[in-house]
Amino acid sequence: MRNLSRIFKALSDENRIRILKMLEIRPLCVCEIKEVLRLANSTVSKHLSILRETGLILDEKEGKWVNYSLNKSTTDDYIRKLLLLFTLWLADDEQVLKDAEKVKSIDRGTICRR
Amino acid sequence: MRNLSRIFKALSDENRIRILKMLEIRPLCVCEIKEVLRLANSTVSKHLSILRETGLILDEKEGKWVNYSLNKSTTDDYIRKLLLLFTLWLADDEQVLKDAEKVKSIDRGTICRR
DNA sequence: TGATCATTTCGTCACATGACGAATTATAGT
DNA sequence: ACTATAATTCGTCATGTGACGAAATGATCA
Repeated sequence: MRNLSRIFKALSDENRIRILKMLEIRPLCVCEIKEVLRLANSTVSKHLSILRETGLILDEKEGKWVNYSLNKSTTDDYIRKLLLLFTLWLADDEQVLKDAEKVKSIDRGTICRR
Repeated sequence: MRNLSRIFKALSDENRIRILKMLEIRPLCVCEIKEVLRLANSTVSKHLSILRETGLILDEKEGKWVNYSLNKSTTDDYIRKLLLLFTLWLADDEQVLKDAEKVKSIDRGTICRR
């Protein structure tokens, strides 16, 4: 139960929901997400660590970047079902659509050196 | 999105999860729930109002009691799917099983006059 | 009309959460 | 080795949350 409530708590923040919807498109690094959400670096990093500790996403180092991706292959039944529902939900949400546009137009190489 | 995050926030508290699992057995009033959770009256009432405002449960007056029940007939797709998942989840959770035992042994008439 | 009981509302408190900037760590490239 | 960049960690702050008891509300019953 503790586990399940932690998952719901992770999902209860709008910025974290936006992150998960963005990761449905493709893996992203902190500075790409920061660019879309318009939050401080440290804030985005914190959100990602919460999602990672909950088991919803995975992180993988790639040079100086860290790629975050949805943990679709998890063995946790709660998480697998919820990630599945998530792909069906919010598909026509205005904010989610805007975020998706941005994600598709972003180039990591140019965005991150500022 | 705001709506969905509110639902997840409602589900992110262990006491509220326990309440929902108890309501799967049968409708309950505040003092019955209080007896199982061992929380103050006002705290239980607050939890129930959060679940009600989110649309997860219904309240119906019956004399001096208020019966709370799962809102299974909701038109909200998020809530219907999540309530369905809930019935499948936590079925063998230790705490949930204990709570279920208590709920079944409780008689409103005797419990509530203390 | 009182008295009693179930519930809600209010005020308060300790603690959690989400935000930020600054400092730190780690990698890449010169 | 030095610099630049990506990310994390740390300290701080304002606000939100969950708990309680006391007071208010509403219904039943003597």
